[in-house]
Amino acid sequence: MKDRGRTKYSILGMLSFEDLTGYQIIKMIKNCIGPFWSESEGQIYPALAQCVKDGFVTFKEEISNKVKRIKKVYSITPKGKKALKEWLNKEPQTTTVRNELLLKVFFGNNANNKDIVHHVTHRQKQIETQLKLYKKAKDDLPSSLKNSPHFKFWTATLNCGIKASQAEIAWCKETLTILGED
Amino acid sequence: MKDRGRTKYSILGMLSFEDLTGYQIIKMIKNCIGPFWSESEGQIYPALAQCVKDGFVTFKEEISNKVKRIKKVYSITPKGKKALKEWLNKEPQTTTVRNELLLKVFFGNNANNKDIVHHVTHRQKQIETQLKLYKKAKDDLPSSLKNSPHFKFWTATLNCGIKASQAEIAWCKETLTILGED
DNA sequence: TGCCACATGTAAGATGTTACATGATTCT
DNA sequence: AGAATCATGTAACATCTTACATGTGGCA
Repeated sequence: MKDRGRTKYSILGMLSFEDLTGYQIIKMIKNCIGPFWSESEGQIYPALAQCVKDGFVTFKEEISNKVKRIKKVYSITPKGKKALKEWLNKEPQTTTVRNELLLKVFFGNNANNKDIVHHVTHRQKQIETQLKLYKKAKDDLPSSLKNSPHFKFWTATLNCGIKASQAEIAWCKETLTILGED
Repeated sequence: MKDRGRTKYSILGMLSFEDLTGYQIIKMIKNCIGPFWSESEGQIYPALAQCVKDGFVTFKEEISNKVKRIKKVYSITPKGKKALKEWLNKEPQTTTVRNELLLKVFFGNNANNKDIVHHVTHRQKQIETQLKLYKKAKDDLPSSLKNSPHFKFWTATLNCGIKASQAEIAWCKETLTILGED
């Protein structure tokens, strides 16, 4: 019995919002939770098949109106909802972190100082862009979803992105000062 | 030709500081860069063997004075230093992030609210402990390493941990307020 | 014409985790 | 007596990444 780890829970979670095709699930994972969660595309279809076997989801075949082709629209079952809830209620596992920028800074004495400075500068720009996206997303939320039971949870995740981004931008600036003192 | 990804660079980085046994490398990765980088124990010895094959490291066998047993003390070669430097100078890859706590918050409407509150509370305590460790580590640095060329880089990584922790603690507090409004 | 979005899937190979095997010494 | 630290390694399995295969319809 393959477990497919947490991939299946990200799928079940997305299906808890609405019925979706595999393709849409991939897009939602990228667009909605991309900054804090990712799945490989190659994992989604096998994981969906496994979820069907386990009785967590069902699907019906529909004809795509965009492309003349049969598509599978998946729905979460009560059993799937139960599995999702049980998982949500369990203590989250702290996932292994791999921050390549910090690793390179840590070993920075072996590199050209200007390259490390470049990495940090680049990262700062990236996160400034990301921060704008978070803020925009937060501004866009209220109008459409103020009454949704998901509202406070989605706001909370966006707040996390905003606070983390602001902290990292401040770190970049501080670090550029430290590394500039040569 | 197996690549062993970035595992070999974390090894080469550690060996750039001093000669080490495989066991010591595992410990250093855990103790010195644990919060932002991790390697599986089972990967280190095969990766070291690969590094020897690639000519990035050499080793000499010594008798352990702690335990009567032969141990392999690895050293980085000039070729290994060159490989490390080239890697450090390349743009860091943004690694896939998997923050299970945020995923659970995002899907929080499917869970018991009190469980999500518990997860956030637990996380806050964890990070408060972590923050103390960062601060202590930073206080301990100057006395021994003020003149080391690594000093500013190690300070920078610690600063990152401190700022990120403070931001996450603030987020936890804010989120507990949001989730408490029922 | 060429690219993008839609849509599902497979295969190969790289990478990662976990547990196990071995065994001495030191500390409680 | 039992646990922790030192020390090296292997095997089995799980998981992840990447590329590929296939094809329609809309847009520039």
